[in-house]
Amino acid sequence: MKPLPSYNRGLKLKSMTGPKRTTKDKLMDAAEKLFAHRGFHGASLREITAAAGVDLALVNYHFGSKKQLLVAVVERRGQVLNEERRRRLADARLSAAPSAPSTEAVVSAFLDPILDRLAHAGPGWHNYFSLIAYVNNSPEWGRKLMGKTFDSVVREFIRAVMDSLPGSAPEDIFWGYNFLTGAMTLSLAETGRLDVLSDGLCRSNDVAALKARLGPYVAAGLRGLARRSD
Amino acid sequence: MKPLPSYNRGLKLKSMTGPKRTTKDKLMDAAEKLFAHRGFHGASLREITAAAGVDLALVNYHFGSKKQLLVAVVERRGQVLNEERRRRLADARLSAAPSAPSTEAVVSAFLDPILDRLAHAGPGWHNYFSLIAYVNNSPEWGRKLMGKTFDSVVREFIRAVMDSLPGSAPEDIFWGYNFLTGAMTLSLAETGRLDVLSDGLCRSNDVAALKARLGPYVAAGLRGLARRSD
DNA sequence: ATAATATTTAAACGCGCGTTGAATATCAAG
DNA sequence: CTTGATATTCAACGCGCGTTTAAATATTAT
Repeated sequence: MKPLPSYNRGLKLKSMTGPKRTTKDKLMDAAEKLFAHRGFHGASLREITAAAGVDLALVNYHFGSKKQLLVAVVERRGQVLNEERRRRLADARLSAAPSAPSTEAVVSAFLDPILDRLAHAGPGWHNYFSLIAYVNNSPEWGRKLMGKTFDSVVREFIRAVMDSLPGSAPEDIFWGYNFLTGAMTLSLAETGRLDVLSDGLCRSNDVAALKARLGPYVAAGLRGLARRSD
Repeated sequence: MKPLPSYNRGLKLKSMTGPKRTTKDKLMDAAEKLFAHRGFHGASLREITAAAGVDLALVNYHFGSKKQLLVAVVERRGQVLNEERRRRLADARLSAAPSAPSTEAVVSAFLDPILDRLAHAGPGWHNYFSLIAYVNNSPEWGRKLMGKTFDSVVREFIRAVMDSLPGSAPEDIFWGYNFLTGAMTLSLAETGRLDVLSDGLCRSNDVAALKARLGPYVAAGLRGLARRSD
């Protein structure tokens, strides 16, 4: 039996040879978690450095400021996500060639890099996605931070969705993408509200249940929007 | 021509006779705006009371604490929303009797009280919906605050969606509701990201464009989920 | 008009915030 | 071993935070 991809709990971002976590990584890990749970202003550098087990002053030494720490945290795993999303989109294009990949295939290429890590990777990725949920919905950070890290790949995906729904109005697809990220990020936030609402029938952190439903939902929604326009 | 409902920019919550804004209302209005834009921890009582034009100490006098101010702000317009949502759902049931209202009709009864206010009401409601977007996606507040104010009406709507899609699995509808609120709240946050992504073709604050698409999208998504299960 | 109550003011409380700079430690290269 | 660069420690800075207190004022009821 072939082992599942581990998604490397230690991150392996820049060709790590040993399991030595640097101070920068420790800080980013702790910040990831605390920013995600309490927001940028709600998490103090004293909490973050204490959780990381390093000195308070090291944030400003390594990152320059609290704000730049947030930026670094968002970009660190964002680049990993971007690479895999590009790769999966290319794969989907190869599989479907010479025609364009289906809406479902494009949506999967976009969502699966997240959902698979939610399911199999360590708590670092979990916290990261929670943080993305916070940032994406924040008027203070949403446009600038998400844009800087994700826009170029997102534009590729939006174009691929358009290609998968010939005749659809571009406005409909843009709005559809917005709804897609909204549905996704609320699920990533794992607020526990779903658990209460369903009296325990559903659980916010049930990744398998999420994965089985989010793709079909947003694909059906996009098709519904496209149908409306032609 | 019949005048559109004004949604009473002044709020009319407790049978206001004159246009006198009380200190409590001034504080809630200012807090609504600042909590929405910068989050709970990012907005200080000094900013809020300055924006309201009242003394710093009045927050603790009238509300007891900063946290209880947030609770009061969420509940104030939440109760207005709940009442209208209940009314519209009852109307939809009357119109469709003796059968159950369609998924689209149920979704409209849920969304229109928000979308119509976004379109026609003053900036207070605008700020409120931004705040709801923040609260709903926050692990810190999402479950407790949203639950307290909205759960009972939300349960009614989820049941109505189930009735509109006979044979569907309850889990699918609960998840579908979660996706629905995610799509909705990201749109309410108005981060401006859509504007950038679409190079100005779409605008986050174009309520007409949102209203034309959100309902069809989530209804199609829900139908897609329900189809999956039977 | 007066007493009782409700609201507003002004000042201060202790505390934790993000950031800084100087002293110290670590460690690879000459 | 010495040197220089990089990394970490420690103590402190000024500032703004949420909250409290007591006195002053406005409002209401008798």
